[in-house]
Amino acid sequence: MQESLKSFHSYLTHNNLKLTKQRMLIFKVFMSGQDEMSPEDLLNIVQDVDEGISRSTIYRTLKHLHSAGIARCIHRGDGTTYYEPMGDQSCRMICERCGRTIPIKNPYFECIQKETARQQGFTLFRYQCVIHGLCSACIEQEYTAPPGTTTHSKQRRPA
Amino acid sequence: MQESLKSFHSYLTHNNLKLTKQRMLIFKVFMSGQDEMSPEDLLNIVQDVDEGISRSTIYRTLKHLHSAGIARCIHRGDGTTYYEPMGDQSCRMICERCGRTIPIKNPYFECIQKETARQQGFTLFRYQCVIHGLCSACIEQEYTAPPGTTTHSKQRRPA
DNA sequence: CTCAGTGCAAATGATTTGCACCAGC
DNA sequence: GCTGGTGCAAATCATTTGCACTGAG
Repeated sequence: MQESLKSFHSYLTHNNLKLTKQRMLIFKVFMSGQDEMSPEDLLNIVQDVDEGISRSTIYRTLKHLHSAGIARCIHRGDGTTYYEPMGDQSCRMICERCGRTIPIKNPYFECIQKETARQQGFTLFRYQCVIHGLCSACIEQEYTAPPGTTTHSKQRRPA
Repeated sequence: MQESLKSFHSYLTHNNLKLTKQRMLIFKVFMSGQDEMSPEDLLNIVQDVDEGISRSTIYRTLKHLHSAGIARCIHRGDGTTYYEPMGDQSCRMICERCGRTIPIKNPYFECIQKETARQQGFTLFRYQCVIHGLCSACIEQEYTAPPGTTTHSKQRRPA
């Protein structure tokens, strides 16, 4: 958190941006979140503290957090976007149908990613690896019903 | 193509769906495309053949192609969605900033993915692996200018 | 004191949907 | 002929933007 705050501050300074109380609050709330969250989620929590903060400011600030390398951003298949603090698990599997997320722990995976990136001349300053597939529950249903027809599909954030 | 057509037909049959001339045309155009394409791209090509086909039908059909396991779908960071036929390279790196795409060829990579998926109880019927990062060109600019300020950023489909 | 930041409301752009007519099986 | 398919226009939903005012450096 201290480290990230430093990055944020440095980013702002280098880009002629100001550290407003809104940005500070959003930063703090974002960093203390355990899970990935949508701009809307973040807005709700932030507004519990300061009623006046607008959705636009959330969006604008999230972009800065992302540019500063503090936030990772996750585009779900259903058009929603989630953000989470950088640092922890950066690889995951996502079921294309139900949205279930499973973090990947295989240590070889990371090494190979980095090495592959290097080989391709792709400097991996920060990264995120996502394997899109179908989870077992969804596979069972794949040829049983068209998408959107089942209770299992379309759920966004399974518990 | 023959194989895919069979899958498509089987999918339709199993789901009580009909093989209309619109679906057939969209299927053919989609399968003969070399590159990934957006619904809009597809619409344009399809309309060169049949003026009357609507955007809605393109979207509806693409969903079916995806459900049938024929189309892979790629969500870009800028909110656009692209589709491409399944089969060829399934791993790639994408620059989060400029959208540049680099296919990954490392053979170990695929093996590890499959194995990891298996270990996590994630049956990988079909998959797609994406590493999001920053390409070297964008890294140079990362602390030089905020996002959206440079000519390099925001480009969607670099040549 | 100046330039960037903010809230608000309106704009945008991708995707979806309701509906009345049309066409596979 | 019944059921699902289609085009169209209107609706949605996430995200962005123009603008006049406010506040950080």
